[in-house]
Amino acid sequence: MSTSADPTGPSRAPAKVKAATIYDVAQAAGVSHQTVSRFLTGFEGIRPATRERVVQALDDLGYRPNLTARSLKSGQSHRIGALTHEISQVGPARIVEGASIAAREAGYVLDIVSLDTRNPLAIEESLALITQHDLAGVLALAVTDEMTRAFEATSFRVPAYVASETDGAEDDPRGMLSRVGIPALVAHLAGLGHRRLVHIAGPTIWSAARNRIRAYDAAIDAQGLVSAGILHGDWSAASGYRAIAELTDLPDATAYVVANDQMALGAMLALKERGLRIPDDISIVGVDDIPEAAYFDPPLTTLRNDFEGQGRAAVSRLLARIERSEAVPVLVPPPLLVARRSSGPAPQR
Amino acid sequence: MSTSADPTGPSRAPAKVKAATIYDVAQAAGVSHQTVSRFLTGFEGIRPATRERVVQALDDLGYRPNLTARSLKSGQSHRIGALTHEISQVGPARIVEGASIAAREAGYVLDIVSLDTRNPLAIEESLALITQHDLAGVLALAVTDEMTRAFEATSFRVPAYVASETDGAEDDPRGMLSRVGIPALVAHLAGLGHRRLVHIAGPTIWSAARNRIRAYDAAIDAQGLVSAGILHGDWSAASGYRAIAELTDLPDATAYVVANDQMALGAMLALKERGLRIPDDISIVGVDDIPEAAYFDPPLTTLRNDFEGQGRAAVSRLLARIERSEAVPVLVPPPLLVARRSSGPAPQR
DNA sequence: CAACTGGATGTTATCGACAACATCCTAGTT
DNA sequence: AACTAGGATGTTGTCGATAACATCCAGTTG
Repeated sequence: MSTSADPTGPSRAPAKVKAATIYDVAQAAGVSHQTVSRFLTGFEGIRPATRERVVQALDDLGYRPNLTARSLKSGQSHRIGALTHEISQVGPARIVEGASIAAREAGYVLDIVSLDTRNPLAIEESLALITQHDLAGVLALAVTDEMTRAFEATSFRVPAYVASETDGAEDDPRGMLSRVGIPALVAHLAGLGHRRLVHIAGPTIWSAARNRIRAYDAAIDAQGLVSAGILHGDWSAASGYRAIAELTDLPDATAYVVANDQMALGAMLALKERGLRIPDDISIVGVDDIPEAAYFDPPLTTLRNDFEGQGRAAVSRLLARIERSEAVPVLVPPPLLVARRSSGPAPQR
Repeated sequence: MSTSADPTGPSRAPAKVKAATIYDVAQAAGVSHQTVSRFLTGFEGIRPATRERVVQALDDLGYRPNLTARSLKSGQSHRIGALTHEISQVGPARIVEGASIAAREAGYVLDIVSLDTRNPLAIEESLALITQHDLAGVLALAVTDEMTRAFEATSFRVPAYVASETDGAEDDPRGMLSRVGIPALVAHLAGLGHRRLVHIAGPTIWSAARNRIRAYDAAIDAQGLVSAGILHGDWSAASGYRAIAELTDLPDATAYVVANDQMALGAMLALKERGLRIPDDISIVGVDDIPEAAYFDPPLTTLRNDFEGQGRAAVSRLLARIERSEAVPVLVPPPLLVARRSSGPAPQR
């Protein structure tokens, strides 16, 4: 879908009435502003009669607290800075969406800054901008080397949290890789009789891409298979297409493990254009299970990643730090293998 | 790509040093805080010697203005609230990205709130949350009926701007429809000899979907063609698939005009599963030109929408209102027809 | 040389909320 | 009836910045 800006469209002139403050409310209720403030902060010891008048005045004036003033005094804004790359990609976008919803549920608003990977200068500027908005915390949602570097170079005076795919790495190295989910894909292919695989990886400045490469290598070893090589793309369908189309000879392999669904789509088209049938001649599997993957031709075997859950989890962990609560961290379910028609038994030679 | 939250990953403990204020700077420079403030706001009449000391102190202390305090006093935050739906969809996501970049270039930050279409209550809550953050302005980036209603029911005390696809509607009804771009698609199909078309529409609570339906109808009339019906989807590939798969008999048409690329993907799979060849037996065209569309099988003929440009345009218009500048509004180029292999000559009967 | 002018700088008030402290009132005690 | 404890409420200060007003001083003028 799309929408475009409407030059003459509906809009609202800024109403000149300025918002009611606690002083206005206090005057209307015939009490001091502090009584109003007390009511708002949930103080118990207010006489019912007084309380009633305050409630009434609050309602009459349509009072809305001014969060700017509140955060100036209390030093805590209810805003979280979220840094991400390429929000137009499905993965990051859905992580952001999950984070946004989780933040809102907790009474926070997300300041989203989508950084351009190709423009390191913009990253610096954005961080400078963000550090001024005294935020409650900062979240890095899509992790590239640039992002990591920028994060390390910046001194946030607030809790910062980097959401990365190296889930559980510190606790258990095996845990980390298994969480990436690639092993399940490799095992699936091994079960179908495939012995020689190829990996099409994402750009290695992304930690997610590096993790997937490591997971692929480890899974190949674990299953006693052979890797016929690693090709490189940039997450886009175009790069997946090129990775295959530009090869003079296809690698000697019967299955492709592609680091995301978009590249898998491009790779499938290139393979089909070379006259190969999927999955009869060659199997291909992706990662992410974007909503379109089930409607590729053939429908793509892939890993379902719970992006919204990842976003929620990142926020919940940041909030735990901000509010120093000991809340049980939200868990992200491990990726789920979704077998579709793009993977089939290895061809008999 | 994807990333997931890292429970033990890199993070930064909040440094306990609190930020330097203009008072700290003033003391360090041996001047009054007001002199510092004057320097910061670009006041000319400061003696070079004094200025030098201020600059030095500013630098030594690593001063960063506290925007919360600034906006409390000045009443103008540099934040813009952006309301959107389904940011995980490519269109909205890229509009948001464009808006976000444009906002940042102007020194603003976007507070993005992604509303759930299915939960009107959440819309109210989000608007309440947003109205408290005294924003410089509010932007509605994806327009559904719920959004419009909520906007009308809420009293923003700031400029609000609704970005919609009814581009130029008020100026020129023909302009509005042509901007939607559908006429170019219909003309393209007519040029290939198609006479009977079907439209697969998006959910009619979206103004974009309604506009596209109207544009389709108008274009059919203008070209003297016949519409064999309008099917309905929800923008997803799954709904495009179902729209075709659930029909007992296909409509008597040689071409499908689908309101977005994702539904077109699903529809193509369903058509192929019915044994139809694209484009030999049936032509299909989409809208949006998502990056994957060129790698569908066959590659999809579609309309290229400049989403980032739309986002930028929306921000620039809102900023013009906020700052009451007479800046020339950014123009969004009209959608461009991208002909690929999914559309071909109408079959001879 | 005193009065004046205007540029440079300092002092105080303000935004809206919350917090600390001060004060008032009521009910219970002797 | 005077006294007190403690709950209810009011007053003042604070957060960091900007605005309005006040003051200081050097150089000009008559």
